[in-house]
Amino acid sequence: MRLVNKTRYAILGMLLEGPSTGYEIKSLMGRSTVYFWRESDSTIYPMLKVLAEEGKVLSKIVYVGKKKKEVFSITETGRAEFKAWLKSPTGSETPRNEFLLKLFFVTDREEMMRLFQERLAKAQKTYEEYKKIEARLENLIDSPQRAIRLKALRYGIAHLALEILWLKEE
Amino acid sequence: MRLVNKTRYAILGMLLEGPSTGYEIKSLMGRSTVYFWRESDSTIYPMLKVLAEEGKVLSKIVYVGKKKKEVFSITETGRAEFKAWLKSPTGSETPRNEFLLKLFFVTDREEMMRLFQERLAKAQKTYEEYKKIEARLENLIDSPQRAIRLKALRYGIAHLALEILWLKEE
DNA sequence: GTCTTCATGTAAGCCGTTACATGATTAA
DNA sequence: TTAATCATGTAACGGCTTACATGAAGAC
Repeated sequence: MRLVNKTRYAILGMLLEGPSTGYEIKSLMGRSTVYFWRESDSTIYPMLKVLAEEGKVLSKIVYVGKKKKEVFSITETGRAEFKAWLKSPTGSETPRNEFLLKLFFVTDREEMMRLFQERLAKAQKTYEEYKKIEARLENLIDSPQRAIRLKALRYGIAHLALEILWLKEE
Repeated sequence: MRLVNKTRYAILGMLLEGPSTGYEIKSLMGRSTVYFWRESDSTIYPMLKVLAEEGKVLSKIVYVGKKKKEVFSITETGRAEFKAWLKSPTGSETPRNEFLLKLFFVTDREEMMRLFQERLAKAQKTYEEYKKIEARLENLIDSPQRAIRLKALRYGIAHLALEILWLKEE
């Protein structure tokens, strides 16, 4: 089976709620999906071009003062493609966890403890960040979206809490 | 920072316990690290060649009857490189979780439930597999390696149990 | 006899990252 | 006036997957 580029769906998804520039999509991802979906700097713009050629998005040049912006909006074709992806079976990602790989090869206790410490520090940091996002989300007005995202977030928080416990219990 | 190929460490790690052919390494990974580290079919052999050129492994042709095998063993240089990797800070993998990306964009409850069902089926299957591996591991004689692997496995099992609960509670 | 497993690769091509580039506007 | 943010990309390179290939040995 051909490997498909999923960047397109992330972008189309971001455009569902309204038109946006490449830059806005990029920064929106940086504020929302970073923890489970990250795009490199250079992927968004070329993909928007491709999507425009395919008729999945419409491009419109807008001037804000002298500043030029290219605003993209999703088309019906784009919406259809997005929905098809949502409905399609979710491919399992290739498992690649360097931490576990290291752990697998470790033989002495000291090295193991060092690995745990390193991992623990990261997990705790992420945990703090998640809790902050949770607080922000809780302050928004209620909506189906908010409920779903809050639920997903708490799932992430529960996972992290479990991991922290596991790492500490030695 | 340059992206490094970690396939080499997985291979060197597999050679720590003794010489092996490319095929054996491949099938060993299929039986042990699959759940957190998977290599595609075609990566092992070329990497073994590279490692041999670098002096990290030694190659030896062995005949079993008429059948030719190339058996590789790790050298001191190889061992040193492996240890350096173990000690080096673990890079965080790029987060790409298609399930969560879909969930993020979902607005209606029905679609959400469908996503959950799909995920649940997979999680339960993996859970069963982990439990089988756990049973096998428990029957081995005790060793530091066994203890570490059992611990790592149970961490995976706990994560899965949590996920299953989360998916069921709707 | 045929299927599975052992055993070892090559080639094409997408995917994705890092580094490199450029220039305007606005806040401090 | 200087730094951060807005805004948009190109180029090079390496990573990784899929598909394609081949052939022997042993099991059933």
